Amino acid sequence: MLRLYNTLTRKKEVFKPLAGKLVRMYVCGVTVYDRCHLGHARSAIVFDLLRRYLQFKKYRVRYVKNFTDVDDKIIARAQKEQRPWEVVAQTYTAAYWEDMARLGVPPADLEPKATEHIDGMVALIGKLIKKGLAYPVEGDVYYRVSRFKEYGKLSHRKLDELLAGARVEVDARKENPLDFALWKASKPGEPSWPSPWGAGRPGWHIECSVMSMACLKQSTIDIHGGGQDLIFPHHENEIAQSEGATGRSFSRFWVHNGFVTIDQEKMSKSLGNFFTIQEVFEKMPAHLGPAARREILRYFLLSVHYRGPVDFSDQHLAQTKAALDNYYAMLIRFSEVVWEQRAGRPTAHTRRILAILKAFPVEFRTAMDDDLNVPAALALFQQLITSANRYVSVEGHAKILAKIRQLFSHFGGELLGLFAVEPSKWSFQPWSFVPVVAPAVDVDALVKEREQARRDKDFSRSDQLRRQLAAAGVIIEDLPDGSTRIKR
RNA sequence: GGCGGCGUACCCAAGUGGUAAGGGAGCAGUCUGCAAAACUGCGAUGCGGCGGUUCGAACCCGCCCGCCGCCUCCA
Repeated sequence: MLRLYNTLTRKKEVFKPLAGKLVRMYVCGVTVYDRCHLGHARSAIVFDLLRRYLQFKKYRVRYVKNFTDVDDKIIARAQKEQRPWEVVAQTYTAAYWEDMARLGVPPADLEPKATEHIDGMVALIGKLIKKGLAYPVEGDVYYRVSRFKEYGKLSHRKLDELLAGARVEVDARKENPLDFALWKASKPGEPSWPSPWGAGRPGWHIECSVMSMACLKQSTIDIHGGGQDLIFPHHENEIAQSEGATGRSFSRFWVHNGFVTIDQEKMSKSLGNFFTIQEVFEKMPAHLGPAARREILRYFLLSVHYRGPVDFSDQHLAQTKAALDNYYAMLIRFSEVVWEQRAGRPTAHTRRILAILKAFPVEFRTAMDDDLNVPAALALFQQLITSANRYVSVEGHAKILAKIRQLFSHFGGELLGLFAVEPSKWSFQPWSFVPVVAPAVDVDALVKEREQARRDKDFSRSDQLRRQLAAAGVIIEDLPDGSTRIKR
């Protein structure tokens, strides 16, 4: 039974979709005016994980993630770059997909764009006006916040509390400073669509109300997600718009992920303390390939519970890599096991590992069912690595090794998107290792020569060869039987 | 000013009433020509501080200290 924290009730609640096994889920995507940063990466990974876990629980998930492709920031960017706003939107939409591919986040089932749903927005705004929940002023339309008695229920604030600290610009045309724009009259050169209130463009919040109901074909959806910074005003306003218009509950669960921070401060454009996904991939050490970089970043972002802040730093990425080294080192040991299957009663070692393997899925589910406790799940994988290493140092039933691999690929791979690097592509070099551009050495020949030197007890030659290999980025470990393990 | 969150070992991080998961770093041991790996053991009598409730608290309550977030665009 999955329990999810619901921002609306501030409690973990048992998740059950409205309609049988079908889950309707909508997540606020990005405004395409710039490259995505790590905060967007985290959100994308977290909700993709929620989707995967729901599917794992045999739910049929209808996952919608939108693009905001008309917005003040896009217009500003277009003006700055002297390009049409559509081109700016297209450029960063493409960049978004590129970043998601880097992260290993597949597309949602539907990825609607705001500009594809203008008609629906105009219709919804008309409905709100008719109900007295919105009013037009000089080509703009504002939501009449005071008329929606539940305004503030998501962010758990009352209207007067919001007003007290309001830093909103005073606009004499608005009845209440907290009234927000549903429709904005467009100035010349700005994106514009016809409407009963004149040519204009939609406000930010209306698109999500319209697209979630349209794409999910239901006025009440199961899960609505996004970053914590969207709780107010964005999601609060979505509720006001949707519930005001339909009279029905808009979303049953509100799920919000925590921030990525730098020196404990929220990563944000305004502070300028952000790293784009692209930058992070590029600044990782040169000896790591793209798949390893993806895995390190994913593991790092998943190593903290999704609602808490994750503090980004190089040191933390290095620690993450060290944790992943354990997994790939285990695989190397697996590949060295030569063990003849023996008949007879299972030994104590076999029974022990079998018990651990049997318990694993149960423990994994228990962790994930508790509001997606990924850090606890990752601890299980680490424990499994230790158990496997212990087992493999004594025995090595092929079936058991296969079962262990299968647990990693099923739970860690398909669900968490980890443990997916081609083992030979994993670099065991320390984070700070700088690949030498030295002439390529014949590794096999040097290793063979070293093995011979060791047999001849010529240890100074042996150590010299080890240094030579190390300089070429080859780590060698001597095994009990005299052979050599090569790691790169 | 209002509202909310957080503070767990050197670093990262689970745990939210029953006596401190896991990873990194470190130290010691087994093994080893050496080294590494792997395994084993050590490591917070303690969970920001002070009180309180309780048979029992990191987990509940109160006060204090520190950090952060939201109240404006933001994943």
